[in-house]
Amino acid sequence: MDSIDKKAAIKNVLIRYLDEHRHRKTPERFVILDKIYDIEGHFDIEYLYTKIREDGHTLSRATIYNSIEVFINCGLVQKHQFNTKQPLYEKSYFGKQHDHIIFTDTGEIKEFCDPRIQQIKNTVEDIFDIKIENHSLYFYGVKKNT
Amino acid sequence: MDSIDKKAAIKNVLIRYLDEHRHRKTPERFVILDKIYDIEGHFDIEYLYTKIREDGHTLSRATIYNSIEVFINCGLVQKHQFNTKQPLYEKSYFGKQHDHIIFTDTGEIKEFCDPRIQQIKNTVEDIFDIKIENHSLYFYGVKKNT
DNA sequence: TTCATTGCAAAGCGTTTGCAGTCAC
DNA sequence: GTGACTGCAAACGCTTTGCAATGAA
Repeated sequence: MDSIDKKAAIKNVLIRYLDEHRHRKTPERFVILDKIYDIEGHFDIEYLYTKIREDGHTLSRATIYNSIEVFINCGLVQKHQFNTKQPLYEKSYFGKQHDHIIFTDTGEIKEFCDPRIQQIKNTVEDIFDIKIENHSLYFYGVKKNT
Repeated sequence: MDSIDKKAAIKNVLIRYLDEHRHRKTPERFVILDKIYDIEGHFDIEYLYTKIREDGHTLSRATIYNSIEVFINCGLVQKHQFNTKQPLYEKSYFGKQHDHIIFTDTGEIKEFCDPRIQQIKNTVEDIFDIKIENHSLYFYGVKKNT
């Protein structure tokens, strides 16, 4: 699946969600989602806003805040609270599920995957009789100076 | 070990940390730490501030912000960013290590322990050649309506 | 037509900062 | 004595809100 197919598929996820929830399919929402899916890695609202304005679109920060809330609710975007003061976001569709390591000295962030987190999730779901929709796992540490 | 012993032990952890880092042992720091260890569960700065003032101590919010930073650095307090807008804190000594489940509909928070998180931690430490000092794992979900 | 959504600017509010005064060492 | 720490209030900055205008359905 190439980049254009992916964009189309993502757009469809949004359309389906908006339809189901009787929300309007405004052009702003599609522009914002499109730009988010151009960004690799983590970003903050200001970066996204600047990027959209640079591309000649005029829309307000308020709309970005609104829209990103929608995207989080339909699973297209994830919000992270690392140890920065404001939250960072990242697209979360078609990407491999991953967790984060935060280096407490440099602020650098790395990603990793471990299947055992799924097993823990399953256990917790059984024990508490709940449905887990999402998780976040952060390790905080420093590089060994070997 | 009874409650008084625990308080004394915690105080010693702080004293050792302050000595090692050439920080001053101000009365405010001890008052704040003491109050934190009276609180069961999660709390925010405002709650802590009110509690301390109610007990007749006069100290400022700024000092609480400062002190809590110190406590986090010496492992006596943990800071959580759930899906509330401001962070919540909790004491983290003598307490069993635990992770959190956040109910996205009600906002309720539950705690659980799973030893496999330790195993993941060990693996990640080996693979990345790092020392992990801390972690946080949050599951977001809803109760099954059975 | 209707009302959800947008845009702008103002307001909100938890946190940080500046600085004078204090006190741990 | 001295400089780290405190207290107060002002400043900060990200986010939310109010409200009139817009446009999706």
